Amino acid sequence: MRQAEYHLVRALPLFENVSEKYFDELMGSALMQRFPQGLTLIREGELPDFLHIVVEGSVELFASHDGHETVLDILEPVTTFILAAVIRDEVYLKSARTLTPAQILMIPAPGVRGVFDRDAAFARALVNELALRYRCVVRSLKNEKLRNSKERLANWILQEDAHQGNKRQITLAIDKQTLASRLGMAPENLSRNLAKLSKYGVTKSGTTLIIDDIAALRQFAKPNGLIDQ
Amino acid sequence: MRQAEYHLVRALPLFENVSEKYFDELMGSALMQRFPQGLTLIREGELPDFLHIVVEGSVELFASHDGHETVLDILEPVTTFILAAVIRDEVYLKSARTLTPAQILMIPAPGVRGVFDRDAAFARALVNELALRYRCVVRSLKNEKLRNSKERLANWILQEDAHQGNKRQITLAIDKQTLASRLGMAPENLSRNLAKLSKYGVTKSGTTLIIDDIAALRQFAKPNGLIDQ
DNA sequence: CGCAAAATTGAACCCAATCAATGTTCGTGG
DNA sequence: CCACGAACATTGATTGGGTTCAATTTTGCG
Repeated sequence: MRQAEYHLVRALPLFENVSEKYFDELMGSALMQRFPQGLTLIREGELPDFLHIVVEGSVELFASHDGHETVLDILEPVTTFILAAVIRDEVYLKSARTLTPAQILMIPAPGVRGVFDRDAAFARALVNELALRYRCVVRSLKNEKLRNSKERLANWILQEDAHQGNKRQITLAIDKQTLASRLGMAPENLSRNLAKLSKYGVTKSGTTLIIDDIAALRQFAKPNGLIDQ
Repeated sequence: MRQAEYHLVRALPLFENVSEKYFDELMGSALMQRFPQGLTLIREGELPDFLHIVVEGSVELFASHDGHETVLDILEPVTTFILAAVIRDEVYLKSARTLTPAQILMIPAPGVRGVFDRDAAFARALVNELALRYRCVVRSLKNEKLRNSKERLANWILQEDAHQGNKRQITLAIDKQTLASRLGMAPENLSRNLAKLSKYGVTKSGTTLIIDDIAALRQFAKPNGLIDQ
């Protein structure tokens, strides 16, 4: 692992207060790897070998059942995933694949459990991390169950605009298929919903979205601090 | 708190390895309280005062937005809830109300965070508990997104039968409205779905359900270890 | 027995998925 | 630089699952 990446990982809340000794123990057996887009990293039902951390790119968590597949979460750097499975040494409940070319740090699962047993600071950091991840799932569950697809899109636009600096002009970094799955709708529905949002001053020109009347959009979207973040 | 309850709580995985000193510190300021059915215990958006533990009865976690309400989870003894909010000292993302008369142990939140900071055994137990709760949410999210309401009912029947001792005869302990919300459907839909399941050998007589052809029901339900318990 | 609450049944409607067809964009090779 | 093809995006039509509203039936309890 290069110096820059080492410091990036060291600065994560998860490792911030871990002693040098244990951190080096974890990193000593860790692998930093690059993966191409669309590669399945883990499969539900398998036992965890590594704790994964998205360092670059984005990763999609999904699950399948009876011929159907659903996206459960999309992760951006820097985020751990399948932490719960690693801690409990139980099978993955979700699969993961790269949405873009990605760089992933992989820490062997037995090492994580070992340091967790010996280093109290790491145990505390894990609690915080798990609590955070838990709350993220709850938020997306609420988003999914309490809003229809048009509302989810409207709120995503508001959030993305804030994220891109309130320029009222959003550049779509990902293709629409991916955006559709992130928002929990079919690509066809994303098109339709975007068209419908023109009623609230959202226009599209190529790969950018323009918000003409943010007040109207807000009024329709009804953003909620207990769902969005 | 009575002796019996003290031992019940002491035996929880969450407290198993906590030192006597810290356990007594937690319990010293804890309250064991009985609540009537239908009482709202906590409201989303408020800051956590207590860590709650369902000791008896059942509790429903739900959330509201824009005039709509959705059930996110139903808890049976013995389960902690809103642990993540307590740990992070952030507002509740869910509300909770009793579904039956219930007995709840309430441990002041600052105490939980205090012992968490000082007792490594408690920190480790918290990690396990959070990981477990996290996995439960993931399971119910998958159940919700990958199955339709008829399939959810069929699987619930299978699980409930196993839970009641494979007698192929299920006694409905809760009223159908509550069951409907637990299964994520309107009461009307529960009726309709039950009627449709007669095709697979499920008949109802008053407050009990009879499974005539469990093979057929299983074939329809497609139980899945990565969704169901 | 009679009432109120719960459960069932029916009808209309809404949201979203699917299938199908058309239009657009973009990269490649001629 | 243009032409072509493939992937992506849009639009239309259809279907199905599920909610809602309304009416009726059943249940349970005083």
